[in-house]
Amino acid sequence: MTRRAAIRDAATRLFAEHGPERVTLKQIADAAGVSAPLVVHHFGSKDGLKQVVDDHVGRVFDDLFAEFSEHPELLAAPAGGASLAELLTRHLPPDSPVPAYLRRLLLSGAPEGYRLFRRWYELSLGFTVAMHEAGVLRPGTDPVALTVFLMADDLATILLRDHFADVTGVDPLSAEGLARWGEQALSICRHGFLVDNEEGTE
Amino acid sequence: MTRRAAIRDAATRLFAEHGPERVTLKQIADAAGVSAPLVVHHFGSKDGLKQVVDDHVGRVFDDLFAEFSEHPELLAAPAGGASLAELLTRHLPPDSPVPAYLRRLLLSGAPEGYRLFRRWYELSLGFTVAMHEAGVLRPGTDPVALTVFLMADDLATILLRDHFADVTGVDPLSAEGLARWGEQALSICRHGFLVDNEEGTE
DNA sequence: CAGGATACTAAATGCCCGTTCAGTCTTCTG
DNA sequence: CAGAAGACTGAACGGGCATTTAGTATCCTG
Repeated sequence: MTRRAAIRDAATRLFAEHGPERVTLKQIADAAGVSAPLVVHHFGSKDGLKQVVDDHVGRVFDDLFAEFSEHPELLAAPAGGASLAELLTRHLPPDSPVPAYLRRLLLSGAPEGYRLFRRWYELSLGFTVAMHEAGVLRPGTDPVALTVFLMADDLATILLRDHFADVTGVDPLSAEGLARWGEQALSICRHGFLVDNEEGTE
Repeated sequence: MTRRAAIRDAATRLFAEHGPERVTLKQIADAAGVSAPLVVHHFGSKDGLKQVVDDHVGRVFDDLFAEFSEHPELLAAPAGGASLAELLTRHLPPDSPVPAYLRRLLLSGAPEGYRLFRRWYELSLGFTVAMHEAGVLRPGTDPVALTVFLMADDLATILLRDHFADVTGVDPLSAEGLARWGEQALSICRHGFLVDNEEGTE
């Protein structure tokens, strides 16, 4: 691996973990085994590096989305709804900094974050619309509203993973969590969770 | 309002908007109409100020949760599920920095963020369990899994509000968004969204 | 009203950190 | 193999920022 790539990767991990503001060029350089000025030499400035990392992470998702567009069966897996979060977790090594970086990207207001979210949305919407046209959805379902609903749930699992793990004792993206979660989610997708109080009166 | 409180409020707004790392004491002081050293005089250090703001925002939520615990009917509103996000939005002035601050609190890994999440979870779980015991939930529903499901959706609406607004053109926490959203959500709570393919075979 | 505490400020301090400089080493290219 | 271009480093620089200092005004309290 080229030194340039080593710097980029070290920065990705450190940015994801502590946020770019808290990370110094020296820390990045040390983690990559180089000197601080070399970082500037390769990326122009700290800001330049940040942008390169943003783009790079964006590209990881592009690849994931592209792969999924070509092989939608990857997803049709356990749960009824489209869980890109699950797919992402399976796709990346367990210690990947990408999920944590995604958090920052979505919540920092960075342009790459908005681009990424939009692509995610369009992919999800396409999937929902396809289900709609295939007649798998209950009549009267609004595909846009449903997409928002499903995406919110999906992304929250990534964004709040640590909190859910802390509170329930189960990492929602571990095998155990996915099982327990997926079963319930599928049931909700099919029937909802409320007793249908109109059944008796109709 | 005491100057101390003015500083605290200015800091809350600026921290929420740009993140504590990007905000200087001078900016806070200017926004509050005081000098920078006065901030140190009242809060010891920038870090001290950050902690006070964390606690203060935490207390806002404590109050909200307490009020809700005493008057659960506040919530039983439109949607079937418990939308604390909606309640929060109604409760705060439209330009309140609290929702944006909540984002940072939950995603920065700050201890106050974990405390806050836990209280939110316990409140939600209590509500779900109550529904369970009242027999409103479909048999076989796991209250914990359901709580996780509902909270994820609820919190994502706050955390990703800007992104959803950007992509759909509708702020999900505006009156229009809540209407469109709530209707769909209620339907999902009742029946799910998938055509029940077991109906025909059973 | 004395005088101590507290609120407050302008100016000074010192550190951290991104960046630049000057120079060496390595690697291509003709 | 010459010699130019790029990779790379240690040392210096300079700006920004939190914090300290020293001193003034304001407010309590007896």
